[in-house]
Amino acid sequence: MEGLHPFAAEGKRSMQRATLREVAVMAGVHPATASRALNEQTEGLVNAVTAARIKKIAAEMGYSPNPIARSLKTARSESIGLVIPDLTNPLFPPIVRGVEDVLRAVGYSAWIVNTDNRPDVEKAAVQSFRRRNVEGFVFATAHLKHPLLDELAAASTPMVLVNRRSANPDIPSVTSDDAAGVAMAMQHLVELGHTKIVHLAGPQDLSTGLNRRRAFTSCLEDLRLPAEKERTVICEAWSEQAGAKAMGTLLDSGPEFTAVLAGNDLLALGVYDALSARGLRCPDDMSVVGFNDMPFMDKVSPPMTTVRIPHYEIGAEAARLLLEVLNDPSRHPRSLLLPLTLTVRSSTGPAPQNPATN
Amino acid sequence: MEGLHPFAAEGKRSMQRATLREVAVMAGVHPATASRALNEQTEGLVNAVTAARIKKIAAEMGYSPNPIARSLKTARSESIGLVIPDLTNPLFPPIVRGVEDVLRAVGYSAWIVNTDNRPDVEKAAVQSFRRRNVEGFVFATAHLKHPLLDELAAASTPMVLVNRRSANPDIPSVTSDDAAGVAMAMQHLVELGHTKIVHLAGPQDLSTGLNRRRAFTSCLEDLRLPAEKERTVICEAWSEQAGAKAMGTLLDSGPEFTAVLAGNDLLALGVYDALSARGLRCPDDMSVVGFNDMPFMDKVSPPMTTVRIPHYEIGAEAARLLLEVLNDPSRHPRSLLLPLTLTVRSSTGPAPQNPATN
DNA sequence: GTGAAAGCGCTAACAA
DNA sequence: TTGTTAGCGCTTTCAC
Repeated sequence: MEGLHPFAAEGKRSMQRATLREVAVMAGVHPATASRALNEQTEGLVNAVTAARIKKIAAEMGYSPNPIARSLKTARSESIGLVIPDLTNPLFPPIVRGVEDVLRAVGYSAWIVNTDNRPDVEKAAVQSFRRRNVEGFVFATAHLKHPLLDELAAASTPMVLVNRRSANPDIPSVTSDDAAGVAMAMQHLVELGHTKIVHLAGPQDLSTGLNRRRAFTSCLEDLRLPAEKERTVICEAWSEQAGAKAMGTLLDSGPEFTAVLAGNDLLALGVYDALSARGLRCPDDMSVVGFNDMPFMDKVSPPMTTVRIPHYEIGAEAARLLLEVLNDPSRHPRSLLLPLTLTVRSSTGPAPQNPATN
Repeated sequence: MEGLHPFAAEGKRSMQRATLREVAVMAGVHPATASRALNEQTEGLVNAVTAARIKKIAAEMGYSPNPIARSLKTARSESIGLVIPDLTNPLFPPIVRGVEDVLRAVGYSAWIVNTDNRPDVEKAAVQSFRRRNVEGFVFATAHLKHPLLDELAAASTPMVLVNRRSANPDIPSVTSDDAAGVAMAMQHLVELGHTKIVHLAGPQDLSTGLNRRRAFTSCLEDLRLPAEKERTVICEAWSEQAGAKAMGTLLDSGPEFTAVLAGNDLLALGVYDALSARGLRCPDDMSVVGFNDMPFMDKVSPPMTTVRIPHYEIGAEAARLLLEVLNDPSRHPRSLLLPLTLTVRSSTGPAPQNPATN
């Protein structure tokens, strides 16, 4: 704390921002009256002519209310906390933009924090946000079991989850329809003649990992495809390395298969690595489908067939939902399941007659 | 504002956070004494035994100071503003993490804003940050001429630019050594036998676009390569589309050439597009070098040879520089030029004997 | 319709 | 070494 003198040059009176009291003095009214005139909600309480005069003077003086002082008094902030696990994952920045755009339109802003997937960082960030009177939260970090979120929910903290859901049904969320996405991908593979399909599942403590795996299993049944247990491998993380490792396991000791449905694009990239490490070609020897359609998935080699989720819209809808709750706390929060589409590129092709796997 | 009741359930006394006054009462001292005991800088002013007692009680009560109240009083915030042009550009998230990590270690935090490259959004964000008493800024949005930055610099606002510099020499920055990077790339191409090289330059109102273009021109001279003016095309934006368009122009009406140095990776991706649109192969017909080594550039087809800049370190160093200035405002701010490396992948190869260009 | 007064929670000058 | 006092800038009862 010592020795910090930010904006020292602004100590000069000339640079100082006008204060409410100064506006009031100029207008010849009491600060309270000026406050009322300058606030939409209370403007009606003050004589229209006086209000107009006050507003004119305030504008001339370049007055704008001090948000710190206001926040101290009102315990509000016109801000929400946006908690992201990893900003370097290209999935999240478009979500952030969706949130920001919607909030900005109503004068709110988002305070973003990157937790690096660390619960301790998340907890500290949430604490810090609360001390700063954020009015609600958007979490992209949800685990199915997530004590911190349960705690906040129990305290009726306004919040919305994005991308991932919690097992706690009281917490509203905006996610894509994972089951539908898996079904589309499977349908596509079956139409290409694939019957021997495997799934690289993501971590099962996340709704995305769990739901996609369950949907895969259901699809196998619905489509009457071979469905032994070994058709699914659960990856340790949503990472390329984990995907490569899991794919290696399947190639070594899994069943015969001609297509892979990866739990997300990063895992699918790992599949690419495992394939080229063994001299297998995609899609000739093996078809691969990803999930998310992250930026640049059209540029990788081969361009990846993947389930496209509406990143930006997820963020935007989450912000809208949150604003609804803030405007009417009695409102029962809804969860939204957004539709997704299959983007077909060249990582999927006709099933080979002679599978490269044993 | 109306109707917002955040954390309504926390109105309950039991959930309320302890206040300084409450701690003071429990400890049987005046709030001012408690304040002194609880602040590192002033702890020495208070009797060691009393101080210990106060701290113990504060801990038991779970006391933590209200940052809003503190900020209102002190006009500080332990926060800085971090201004990013576009978070969906993979170049920036690692920089953000560098900044955050360094700040977090000293108890500071960064308030991130995405300007979408819009000066109005940037201006509003800066205003908003200042009203919230940020102690300084990190800007990733700098233009060579940038009135807003000049204004802040004139007011001695602590700030550091990242990735891009300003023409204003008073503003410290942390950037990579663009000229050195260009030289490395050119050296590499020449070693592969290329002599006919062109440059896709970025916007010339940005230091990155300008410096890389100038370095390219110097390299042509130094290496005694053909150096007509048409060897450089200036792109309208750092985007794939702009790169494709510029490359099209060169292929249609430019000089004979066998290699392209792109101003950044996005432009280089546009070059890929233009090449495949004309049935040209990379690197057989044309070598391509990018700049930045954004995430996934090892995954595109062909994997891209590109100049790697130390994204994370740029952010981290910027935060360190800013903290230095905050701790000692009299300190003359330095600018840092970080070294970079060439990452050779398969988008560059031996110069073809018969150039595909006219 | 307007003013007076109080106070959000904290820190800093001054006194004792 | 500690307490007193004042105030950061704003909003919000309560009077009038």
